[in-house]
Amino acid sequence: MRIQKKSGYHHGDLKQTLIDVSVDVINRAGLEALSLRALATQAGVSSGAPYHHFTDRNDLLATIALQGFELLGQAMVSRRDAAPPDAGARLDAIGQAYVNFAVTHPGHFRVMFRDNSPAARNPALSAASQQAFRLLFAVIEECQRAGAAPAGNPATLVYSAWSLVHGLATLWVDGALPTARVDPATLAPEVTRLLSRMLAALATQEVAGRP
Amino acid sequence: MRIQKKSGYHHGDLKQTLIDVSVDVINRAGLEALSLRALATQAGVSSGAPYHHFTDRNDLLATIALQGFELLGQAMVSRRDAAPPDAGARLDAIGQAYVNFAVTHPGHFRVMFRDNSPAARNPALSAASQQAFRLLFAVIEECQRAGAAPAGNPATLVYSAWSLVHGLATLWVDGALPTARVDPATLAPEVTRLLSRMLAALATQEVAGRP
DNA sequence: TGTACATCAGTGAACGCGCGTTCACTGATGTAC
DNA sequence: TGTACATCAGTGAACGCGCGTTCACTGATGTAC
Repeated sequence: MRIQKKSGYHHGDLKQTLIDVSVDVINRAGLEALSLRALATQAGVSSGAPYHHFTDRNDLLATIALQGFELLGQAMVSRRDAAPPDAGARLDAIGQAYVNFAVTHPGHFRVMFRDNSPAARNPALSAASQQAFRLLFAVIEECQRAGAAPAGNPATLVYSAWSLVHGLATLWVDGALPTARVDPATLAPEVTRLLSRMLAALATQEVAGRP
Repeated sequence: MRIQKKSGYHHGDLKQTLIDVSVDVINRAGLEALSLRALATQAGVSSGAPYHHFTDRNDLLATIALQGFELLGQAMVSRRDAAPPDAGARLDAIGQAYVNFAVTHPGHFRVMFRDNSPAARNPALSAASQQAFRLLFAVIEECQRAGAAPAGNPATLVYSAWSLVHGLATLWVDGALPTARVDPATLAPEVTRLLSRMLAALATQEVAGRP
């Protein structure tokens, strides 16, 4: 078992260190500020060393994105399972996990959702993102079964829910929310709670209106 | 009146041409692909010429963002005013204008919302973005007055609405929507329509539940 | 336990490149008289 | 209408820089016998 072997010629865990430092740089300075050379220097290693672990810069970014989707999925599952056994509360939990993940892992989040017309060709990556998406899909269907969301094709509901949490996360991470007037940490639970309340209200109204 | 004077030593309208070409490059290849040198070449001008119109790269980007917020504001106003005189429909129109703007002006959109912790120091820019934000705020308040949205502090409603359309726009522009399974052009009106219906349903429920 | 050897994971110099920006210059345009 | 001159908006060469990536190399590690 040799997880930490920092001194000496061989680093011991350079791959994960490079990922960690990258994420940290992106957190603080954005994706465009990430250079492999500066990265190697920060990791205390020569400029050629990263190429023993990643074929190129894109490979590093894809690895970060993949790890991000896994972390996101885990966060959503664990918060969902810790929620009261109520469909609306579970949806709420997943939404909060999403926003919370973005804010606590802005580096991962940015890399995961950078313009990915080219990255869509990475099968492992799109599989990981679809898996996270399915968690949201499933809980929306739970809501429908429980009468906490309007019946019918869930697609619009799912994409609306995703858009809501993704938008809030993006605005927050990109610093677009006027933090002087609003506290995002307070806002986020209110927003996700509003969503489940609105879905429930619409479901109730539709059932009541049905002859 | 000399708007077009393309041939000859003086370009005639180089500033706007540089903006247009920039937006086009960003549309197609993303912000990080924009280089002032390549830009100058594409505009048919030497590499130093842009510096007679912009102090540096950031100044160019700030100008694009500013223009973007103006275009967005105009689009929202004109669609809102073309909508039926019904608060829900007007909210719907503003939301659709937002998403539609992002999709038809992805270059502007990306620059407007790139991580702006530093760009927040540009007063003209934040004023322009606040003006667009106020349009959304006003229409949400209209909805509240018309009983088409729950009463109380509008902040959560406004930020939720903004998050919803911003998230949808972002996911679309960044190519994150699985276009094989869903047509964003069909999805967008459904999503904004769902929002106004949900707000109205929640308002109705709350009024009915009040003793 | 010791030795030979393959493999792994570093080094560090070097490459070519495109970038943002500067600067002395010059051609074109507008204006005052 | 013509001339002198200031100003504007280009040119194009040059700068220094940091980047991604390659490559021959070497030290460290693991394994077979």
